[in-house]
Amino acid sequence: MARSSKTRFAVLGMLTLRPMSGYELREEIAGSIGYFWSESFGQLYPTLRVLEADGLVIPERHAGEGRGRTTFAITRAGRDALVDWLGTEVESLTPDRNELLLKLFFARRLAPQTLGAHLSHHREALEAQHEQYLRVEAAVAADRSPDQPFWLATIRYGLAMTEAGLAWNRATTSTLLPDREGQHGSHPAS
Amino acid sequence: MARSSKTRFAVLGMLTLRPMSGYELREEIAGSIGYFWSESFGQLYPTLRVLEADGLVIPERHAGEGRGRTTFAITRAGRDALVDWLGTEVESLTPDRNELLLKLFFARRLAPQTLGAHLSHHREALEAQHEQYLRVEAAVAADRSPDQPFWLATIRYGLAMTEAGLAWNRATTSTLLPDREGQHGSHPAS
DNA sequence: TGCGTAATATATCTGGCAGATATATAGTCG
DNA sequence: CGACTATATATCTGCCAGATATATTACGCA
Repeated sequence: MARSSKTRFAVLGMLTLRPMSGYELREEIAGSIGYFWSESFGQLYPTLRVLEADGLVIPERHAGEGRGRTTFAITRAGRDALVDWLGTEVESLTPDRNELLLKLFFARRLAPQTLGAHLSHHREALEAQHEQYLRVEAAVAADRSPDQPFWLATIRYGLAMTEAGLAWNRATTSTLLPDREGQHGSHPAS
Repeated sequence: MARSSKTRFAVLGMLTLRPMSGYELREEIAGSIGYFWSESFGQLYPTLRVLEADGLVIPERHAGEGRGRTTFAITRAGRDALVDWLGTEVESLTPDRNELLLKLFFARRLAPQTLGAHLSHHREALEAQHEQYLRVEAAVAADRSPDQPFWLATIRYGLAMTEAGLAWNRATTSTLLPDREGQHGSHPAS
């Protein structure tokens, strides 16, 4: 058995919030758990069909209102399957592939300004992410719900990782690049 | 065009160190860049054939010594292709899927001791990783080579991330779990 | 001497998954 | 009323991990 699909459970989890169409699922996932989980249409639609066949979701056809669409509601069996999976041990702390580190590992062959561009690009991406996470944190903190402490914990993971990444980026930049002008990206640091 | 294969460049990069067989490549990758990159046989052997067809590596057949094996050496064109790729912008800071966070996001439905087990498991895995990274850092720091500063930078990324993960784990555990005995894993903390 | 086991070595198959692409309709703004 | 954007569903390609299959060599141990 290869690694089993987790798309099923991401979908079931999102459908505990409310019934959604495939398109809405994609939007909601990107807008809530998007910073640590992603799903593509190529996975969502086939998965919805399988979940339907397994009786874990039921389709609800909406014809009258506007254009036709089909939302899916989670069933009792679907909730049970979700809770079962939530209790199973987290698989594989498989180290994720990191292209920046792969390039850095062989960077002796690289011109210093190119290395500087890679690091600047990384820093800018992390800074943008960090600002976004701060906004999400404020939004979650404002809205009191039974899920709130858990949602805060996940967003704080994102904050912790981006902050650590930025600190590493600063240390690495000053270690690997000789001090000089013009090593920064589009907007200068501090 | 979908995302392009980076296996090619991981292989070319490793072959700049010395000629290797498919099996050796797998071992060397796991033992050096394994904490941020992985390759499977299912990728390596087809990739080696493609690289050979493209003239980026040349096979060298070893018949006499022990059992037969084929090592691959990087060519001049292979080195050029590697350097070209090293200079291209790093693709996609795509947020990696994190199963622990997905479970945590829906953890309101989870018994506290199960949540505690997930967090303990995570902490133990990170602690083991951190110790291993410290050993790698010491080994790299001891051996002076032109690659050393770059290899140190990558291993320090691993250290920074595991340390941040451990700090988050501690904060999250004390926030989400009511204080009581028996919430720890096999060996107690401090 | 022989047996089991681990390491070396090569190869293939299944299934998960991202990203691209195709297609169509509904609402909005000018 | 035309352009553009959002909603909505679906499929295809290709990358990739993990599992599995199959030999051969080396080594420890009895």
